[in-house]
Amino acid sequence: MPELPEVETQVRDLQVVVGKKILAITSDTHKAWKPNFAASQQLLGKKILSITRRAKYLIFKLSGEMVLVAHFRMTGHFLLAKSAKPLERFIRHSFQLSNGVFLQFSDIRKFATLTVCTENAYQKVCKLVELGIEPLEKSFTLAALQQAFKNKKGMLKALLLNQTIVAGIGNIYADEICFNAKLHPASRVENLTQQDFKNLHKAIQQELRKGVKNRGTTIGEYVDTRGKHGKNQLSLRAYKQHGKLCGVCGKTMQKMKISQRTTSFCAHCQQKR
DNA sequence: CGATTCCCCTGATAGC
DNA sequence: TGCTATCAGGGGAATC
Repeated sequence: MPELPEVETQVRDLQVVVGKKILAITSDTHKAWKPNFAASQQLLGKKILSITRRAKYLIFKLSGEMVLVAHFRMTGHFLLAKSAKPLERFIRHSFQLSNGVFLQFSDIRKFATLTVCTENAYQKVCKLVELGIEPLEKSFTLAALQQAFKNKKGMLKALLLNQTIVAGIGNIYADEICFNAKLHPASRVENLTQQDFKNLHKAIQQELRKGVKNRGTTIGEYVDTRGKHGKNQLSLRAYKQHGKLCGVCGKTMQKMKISQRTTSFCAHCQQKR
């Protein structure tokens, strides 16, 4: 599923369409459009001024003070096509651009959203203002992480998935981060030591940077804008590894549910706090 | 107000 | 083989 590294990979690839105009939009899944499909028509004739990312949100700034905010949820991704012909089976939306490129949006489970907004309202409407720290920004220091976790209680993994604390981490990278930091995902955050926070801070940066470098994790359907798989799934050490042997100690990996999410970990290497 | 549960949706997989 | 049941999961809404 697209998390920070996957969305970042898409954003980087999509820079080739900055400066192009949106000439037409087709969609067979009107429900994805917020506030409604009719709003999509406001984007016609608009020029793409920039494409950026905040957490797992992809933000198109357009001329006329318009903004399109895309969220991939589970299975969404953009594809750059040279014609209107769908590159994949589950293309739900297609944007015809002024350079002849068709920006296609694939989304098997129809969970993704496309929000049409104005420049001065999008941060509030899409709840970007409620998001936590960007973990790959310079502002993500050890002190900033500790400040964000201050007065928080609960299981470590549940907090890592909470977008209002640290933004952009999903189920895959949360498991990888806990494994990297040698922390049990069910550890109570109020029990973490200074050394634990150091390890956690380092693990968050290492795992997300590795994900970006590998152009994302392909489990199921995620691909980049050219339809190519990421490489990060080839070096996962925890996510979906339950039942397999731990790469560090050789013991069998366990699984449990945390925050409604399947969580894999090594009970030997990852001690509970 | 915070924490938990439900829900959206459909392909893959397991079980019979 | 083919059917049904279960699972996966981000985040918003409803509920506790």
